[in-house]
Amino acid sequence: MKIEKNYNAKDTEKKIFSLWKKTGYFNPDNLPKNHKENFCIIMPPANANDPMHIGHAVGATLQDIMIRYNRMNGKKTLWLPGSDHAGFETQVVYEKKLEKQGRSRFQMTREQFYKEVWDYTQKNRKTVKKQLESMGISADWSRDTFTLDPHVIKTTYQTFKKMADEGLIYRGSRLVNFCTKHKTAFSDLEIEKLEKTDPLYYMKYGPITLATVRPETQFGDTAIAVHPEDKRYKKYIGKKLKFNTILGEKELMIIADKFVEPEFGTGAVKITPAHDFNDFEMWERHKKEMPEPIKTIDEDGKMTNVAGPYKGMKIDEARAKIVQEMLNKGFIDKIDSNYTHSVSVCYKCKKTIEPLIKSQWFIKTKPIAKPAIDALKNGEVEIIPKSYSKVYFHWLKNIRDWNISRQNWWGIAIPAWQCLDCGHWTITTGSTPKKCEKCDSKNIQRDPDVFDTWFSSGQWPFAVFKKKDFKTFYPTSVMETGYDILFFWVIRMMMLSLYVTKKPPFKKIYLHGLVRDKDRQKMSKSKGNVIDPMEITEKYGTDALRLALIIGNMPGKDVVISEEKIKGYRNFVNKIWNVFRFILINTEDYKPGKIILTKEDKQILKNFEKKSLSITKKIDNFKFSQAAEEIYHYTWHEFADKIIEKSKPVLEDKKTRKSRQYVLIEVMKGITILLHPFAPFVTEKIYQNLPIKKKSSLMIESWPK
RNA sequence: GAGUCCAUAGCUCAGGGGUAGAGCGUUCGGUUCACAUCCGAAAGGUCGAUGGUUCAAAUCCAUCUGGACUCACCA
Repeated sequence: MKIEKNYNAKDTEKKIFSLWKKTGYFNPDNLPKNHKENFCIIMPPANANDPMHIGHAVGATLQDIMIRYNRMNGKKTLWLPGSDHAGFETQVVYEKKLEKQGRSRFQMTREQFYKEVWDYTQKNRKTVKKQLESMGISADWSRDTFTLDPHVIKTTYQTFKKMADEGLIYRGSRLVNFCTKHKTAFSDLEIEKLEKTDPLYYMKYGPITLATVRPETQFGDTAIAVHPEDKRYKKYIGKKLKFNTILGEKELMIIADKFVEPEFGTGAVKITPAHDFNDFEMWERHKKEMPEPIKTIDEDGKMTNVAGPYKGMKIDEARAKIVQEMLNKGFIDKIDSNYTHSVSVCYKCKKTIEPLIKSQWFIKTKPIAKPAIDALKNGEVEIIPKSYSKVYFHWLKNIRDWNISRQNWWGIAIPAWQCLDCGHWTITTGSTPKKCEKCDSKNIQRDPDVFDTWFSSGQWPFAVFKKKDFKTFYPTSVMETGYDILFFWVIRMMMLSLYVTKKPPFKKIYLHGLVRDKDRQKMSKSKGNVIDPMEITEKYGTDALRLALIIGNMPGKDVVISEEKIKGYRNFVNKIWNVFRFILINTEDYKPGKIILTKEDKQILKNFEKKSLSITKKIDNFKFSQAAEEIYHYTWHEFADKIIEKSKPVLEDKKTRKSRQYVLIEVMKGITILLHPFAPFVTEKIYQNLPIKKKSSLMIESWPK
């Protein structure tokens, strides 16, 4: 074989990957019979709305390391890939595309839109699959699953029905976070808080003055609240107060609630249950004393007809006009223009979230949160790094009910039909009911909403499996994902999996960090600092990229990647290549057979054994960065710099030549094994060309014990 | 407002009760050698501050400072 001076990653990788594919070992069913104990990782399904980015590459590499390591340890190893329809996310991406073409989903039928997005996601899935393969990942694509595959949807429906039957899901007209641009409600997780400075208006409601940033919601006021002990207002509590407003005379009940802070503003608050979360809760506490909430703002972010002359105006416009009118009429006492507070905004478009009362499906989360707390507490599940356990507990202990209705088109349609005669909701596991299950009326209508994507992806660890695999591989071994979706996804998987299967979906949760550039900036297209993994593999090779992504990457911490770093590991890969080349050139006459090892050679092997034990221990403890670093250091600065340098005269001597040849080959082989999970391509290539007894692939070579 | 994490060499980070570590970078010297995607050598840190525990603290504890992040119902 002719070996080039410099390692050619591009050519090698193609050939090696097709060799792997030919072995079929990505599929656990094809592994040799001695692979018994199961090991399974479910790949977090990549959003099917965009090609792969560097973040995917980090996760994929970490998972591939665990997969390859466990496969080499004789486990029946499954890495199950998938892709996510990513409901709202994808809808937003696709709507942007439509916008560029001068189109809009509102000019299309729902079916048309769905079909177009479907085709778009299927195309993306293929691209991402190809890209992941070029990262050298050893996932079993024969089990590739889409979050909209029939068996996944079926499971989602079964869970929804089960939860509804067991009283864990309710239909409620409650205040929800609503984005007037995207025209959908969100859960508490999908909103962001932004610090804003807004004028704080001191409005005169007859004898009481109160402070508000939203004077335009005054038409929806249904009470005024004060602290029960506030001397200034005690005399009004429980009484109705009549006063003038810009729309004429109005009457409000003065209620007492400890929520009101006497020190803030004037110590009196206007209560607008239809447009403020606190006020809504206040109404829930004081239902007897207060009328029904009054809707002042609609789904388009415009004033409703209770706003009289302001009806149809956008909020900002109405506010300005209302303030002007109040000033004219002397209803404003003063304006504090330096008031800063945090405002909820849509995490996508950053527009202010309007709290609106909407009829939606909610999950009672407290009962399903408890088992998730217990599972971590009693050690059934472990989070790496441990520090995230605290965050996990804190979030679950303060969890609120989860709104799972989304007013989107792209997603899993909710299997609920409302009777137009009696109002009853009939829930099925997917099939369309013929009539209302309560009053037998045929006059029923399907809920137009879809599920929050996280409701179905929260079921992914069990929904993804077909029956036989579920039995074999559930619960899975490790969930490896970014810390940024701990609440969105990981905790939901814990809750829903425990609820449905009674078992935690995985034993370990490994959280990796975000990828940042050399100035510690988040990578984003708009900043122009993204590193495209595909460009990098093309230029420096996949192994170099993988090493750069892993070394210096600690669980739960962000990882800094730069082209220089990748270049450094490209050099390392080339170094190994040349170590191999040296050995090959110097073992052309080598014939296996009886060998008497020199004392020195025995020592080299012994030292290497120690090294490999230490590296194994690090991998077992999920210290991938340190493990890789240790192999790097041994290979370069011990094996190449010292052992090989000293071998030159040893190889010259007939008496010691064969012993040293044997040792060099053995250690080289050992290095390819230890390094294979991290840099699979170059190690396989070397393994295939070493003068040793070998298996069909390094993938199933046994890990040193 | 609450919580979590972090602070060690120019940079990115390991380590962790008992002579301060790696990679990259820098400086100097080296190509007939497997590799210039290389080799050899060197410089560079009172381990954020203060106090405490200890025979001994960069390491454990407390407080502080600075930074990152997360959660949160002050109109």
